[in-house]
Amino acid sequence: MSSNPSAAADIALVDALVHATFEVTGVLSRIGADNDLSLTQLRVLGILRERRPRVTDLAAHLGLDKSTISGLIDRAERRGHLARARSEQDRRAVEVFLTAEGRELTQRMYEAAHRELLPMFARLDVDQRESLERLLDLVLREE
Amino acid sequence: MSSNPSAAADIALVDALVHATFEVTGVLSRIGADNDLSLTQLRVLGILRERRPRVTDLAAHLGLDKSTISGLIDRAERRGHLARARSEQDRRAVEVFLTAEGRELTQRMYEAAHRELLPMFARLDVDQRESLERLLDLVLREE
DNA sequence: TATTGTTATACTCTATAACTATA
DNA sequence: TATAGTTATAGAGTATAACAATA
Repeated sequence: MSSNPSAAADIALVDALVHATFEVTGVLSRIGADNDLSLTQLRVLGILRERRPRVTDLAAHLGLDKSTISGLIDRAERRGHLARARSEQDRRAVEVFLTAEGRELTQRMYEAAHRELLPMFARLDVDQRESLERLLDLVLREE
Repeated sequence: MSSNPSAAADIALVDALVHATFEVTGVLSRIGADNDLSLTQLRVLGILRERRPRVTDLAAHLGLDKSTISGLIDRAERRGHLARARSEQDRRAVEVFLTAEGRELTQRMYEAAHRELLPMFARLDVDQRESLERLLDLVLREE
């Protein structure tokens, strides 16, 4: 029956994290929409900013079916944001990467995201920001 | 040219928050999918858990067009999760609320979300959890 | 006149199933 | 045989424009 005294505090913590999640999602969705992109397309570009994944990697990363990724890539490729290349190591695989144009767009949105999300921390001083980042890193650390 | 010495730290902080956002979104999406619901439908039910909003309120809350809300409500109503009622105060408006069945489903998913998100904090002790919750509350405080 | 909600329309997003090519 | 990716299909999610009812 959960008589753990910190159970109520844990509920509040999860609620706060979920609340923050929806706030951030709203900002990112709007930035995507300003550039005629869905949140999913924005995420694809964000991943490609630092990686050259195969279709299967993208599917795993986003938690979507590979057929869904095919469609997303089709539309982004048609718009000139990214391109496909057959893998040299495995001729079945297809690597996905940003075009120069896609990289510029991605960088612009990345900067917009920072510009628009930073005000969320206006009430935190330097020590509190550092503390928050350290705690989030602990939460996100890969096991 | 941003020679602010804490600019780099702020970038890392925003990155961490965005990363956490996608982690949480992934968990919530999976819980929704387990119940044959999109993330948006899950959010609608989550809002109705504590409110009886009008269609326009839902649209504002979710950042979606009212026509999109109409469709979401249609499908959820057809499945018996929620219902519509004409407002008494304003005969143009429509109030949306959970059915008993929808409330049970929502509660089950709410509990699943806590059960699955809580392990994210496994590396934090009680003081750190309290600290994180306080900082998130500061970030989320409505002005 | 302005606001609330619905409908028609046109895309995008998404998963499932069936397929081709490569390993 | 198993894996990587695509395509066909069907349904959900989404915005825009046009509309009816009410304020």
